[in-house]
Amino acid sequence: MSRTEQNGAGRRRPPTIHDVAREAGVSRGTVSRVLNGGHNVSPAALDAVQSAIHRTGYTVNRHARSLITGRSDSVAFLLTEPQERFFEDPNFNVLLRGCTTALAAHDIPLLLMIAGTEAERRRNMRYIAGHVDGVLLVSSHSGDPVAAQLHEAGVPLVACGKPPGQGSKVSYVAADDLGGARDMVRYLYESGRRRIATVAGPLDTPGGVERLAGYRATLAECGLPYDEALVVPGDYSRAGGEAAASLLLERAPDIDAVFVGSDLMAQGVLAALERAGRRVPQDVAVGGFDDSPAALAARPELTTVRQPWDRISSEMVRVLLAQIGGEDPAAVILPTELVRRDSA
Amino acid sequence: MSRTEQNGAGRRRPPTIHDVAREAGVSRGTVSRVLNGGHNVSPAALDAVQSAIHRTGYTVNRHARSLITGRSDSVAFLLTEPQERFFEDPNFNVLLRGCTTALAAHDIPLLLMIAGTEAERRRNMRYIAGHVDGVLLVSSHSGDPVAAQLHEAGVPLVACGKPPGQGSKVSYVAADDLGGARDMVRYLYESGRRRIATVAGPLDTPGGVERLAGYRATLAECGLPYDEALVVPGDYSRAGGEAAASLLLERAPDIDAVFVGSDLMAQGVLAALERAGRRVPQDVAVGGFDDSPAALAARPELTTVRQPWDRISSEMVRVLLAQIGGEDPAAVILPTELVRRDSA
DNA sequence: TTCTCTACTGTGAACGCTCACAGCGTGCTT
DNA sequence: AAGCACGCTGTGAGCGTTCACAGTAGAGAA
Repeated sequence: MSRTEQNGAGRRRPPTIHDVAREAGVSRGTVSRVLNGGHNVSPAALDAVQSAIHRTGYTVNRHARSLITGRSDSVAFLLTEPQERFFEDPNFNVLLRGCTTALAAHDIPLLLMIAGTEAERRRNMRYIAGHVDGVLLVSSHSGDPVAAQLHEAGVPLVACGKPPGQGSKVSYVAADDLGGARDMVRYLYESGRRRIATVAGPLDTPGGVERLAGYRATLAECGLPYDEALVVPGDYSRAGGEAAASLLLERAPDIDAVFVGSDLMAQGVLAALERAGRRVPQDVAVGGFDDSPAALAARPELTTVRQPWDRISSEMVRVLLAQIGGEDPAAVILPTELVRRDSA
Repeated sequence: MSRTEQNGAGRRRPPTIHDVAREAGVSRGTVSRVLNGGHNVSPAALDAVQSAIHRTGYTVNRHARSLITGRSDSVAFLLTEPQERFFEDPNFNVLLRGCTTALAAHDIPLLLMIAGTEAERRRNMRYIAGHVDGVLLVSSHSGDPVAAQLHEAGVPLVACGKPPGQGSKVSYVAADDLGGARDMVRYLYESGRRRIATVAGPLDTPGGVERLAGYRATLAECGLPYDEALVVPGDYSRAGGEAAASLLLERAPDIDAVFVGSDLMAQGVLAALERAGRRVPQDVAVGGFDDSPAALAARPELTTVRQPWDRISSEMVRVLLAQIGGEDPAAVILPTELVRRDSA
């Protein structure tokens, strides 16, 4: 059966650029030019090609294109969380969705990759090199070699949150953790709290470190002493927050406020306070961080610091595409916002 | 500069099958055979090729392969939720992660696609046809034409939850909603509850319908009357659950149990009960559905019906790959499990 | 008028791979 | 001894696209 006859029965072979060219009465080259911006194409030809594309229902074969251009026109969203903590975190959804839709606007599909185990990490790295134009990296822990490796391999890359120890060589987009923490602690101070404790994020994550730094700096600004007994690091999980708060209550029963490094941990803190018979916010004020859905689910609803996740995701995509287009790496820091609810 | 010299400066051109062939002292064909299962290859050649692959760091160029095979060796995870409700739902994370890792085990990347708007839907459909081997479809609402369209287009497809009105033509994997609802309602009955209300899921979703059916059937089995005043449909959101419970309390203040169609709605129900001064579970028992993280976040922790999300995702992938491999569509229904906590 | 420049168009080659085929030698059957 | 089958191997063709190049026509300048 010849090729042109092969359209009566069975699944029709999808139309190629040749079919469009024939239909429009022009050559492959002209069709290709139309497909790639339409420069140096006469209005008549442009018109003919566009209507031919419409009539045939032609879609470019990306594999063929990628084979010759070397680009894949796709981007990986790489998640490297050993404990897959991020998946417990509702923020993740927002970020992932934001990146997906921002990329979709450019007709770029998002490949989701999860590197939980070492084997997965290797598999993903092998795939990324050569099959993807760039990487949106979500990985909080320092000691994670993946950012360095990707940068080394020359893969365009933008991280969510400042990757530790990468100098200024890799792009990242982050919320203003330090400023957000400062706003919250100052707010607690101005509400009259004087024994302000903190449950920090993991200290091997930039968010954990920066928010703690903001806490400490604001204490100093307010003339409050920095008391190590009031500082407990958590692990961004609900259970971690609960444990941290218990420890805190034991070490310093007189605290009247807790600044918690994430809303999820704050949920745990609330649970521990409730168990200890402390009323929130009357006895102890609790301030969270993230403004994730968890903040609304908490009882009482959490006063917290909003991270602009929608902007973070769109900026990540913007910076990545710019970098793929040849621009230099960039760092973007976005402002946070204090959200007042019932817990402080 | 000739091709073979082009390795001193700049980014090295990735090795091709030719390079491997030369390195191993065999032909392209033999390397290709090794790459595709190693049939009809002598042990010596197999060995030489494998070590050459290792030495050169060769990775197959999937674009070139796809161009000729017509397969893409990738799968789309398509989310069609107008309100993007699913993204609020923690179950989503588990499902998405499960699918990603199950596919990764087969070296198949997952493309995440979100069809919120009509334009996005069209874009995704255009991409899917021809660029993806199959689709994992997450779409709860009936009236959603996407399942029918994909099936029509001959794209291998497996839905999460039974797609309404598709006959037995499209594959799906679902939890045993009816059985799960039955277990919960029977449990409430056996704990002595006699005025058992329900906040159902949306009645244009299979889950909503089936769970309501299970509720109704069990009432009959237990000899309890079916009272329409005790049935309020919700929308799977926390706020919807809260509103539904308020309505319920108004219509029937004497209820002593509520079976809620999702954990997220159950959170809302708990909030409404608390506001109304009802103690849970003393005055009113609350049973959820899903066993999502929301169940643990609720106060009191929710007694609920566990959906086996990890198995759902792995079954979805299994069925999809089988179908891509030529097998017929299949329906898989997985058992649920009653999880007793504090709310009932 | 002639020349040059520009806008537009068509053509061959290549991207890296798989598939079908043909060519071998070896071991078995007849 | 001839025939045949089978395991293994190399080779040419082609997948659908872009890119570089060459070629054409028409407009404007000399």
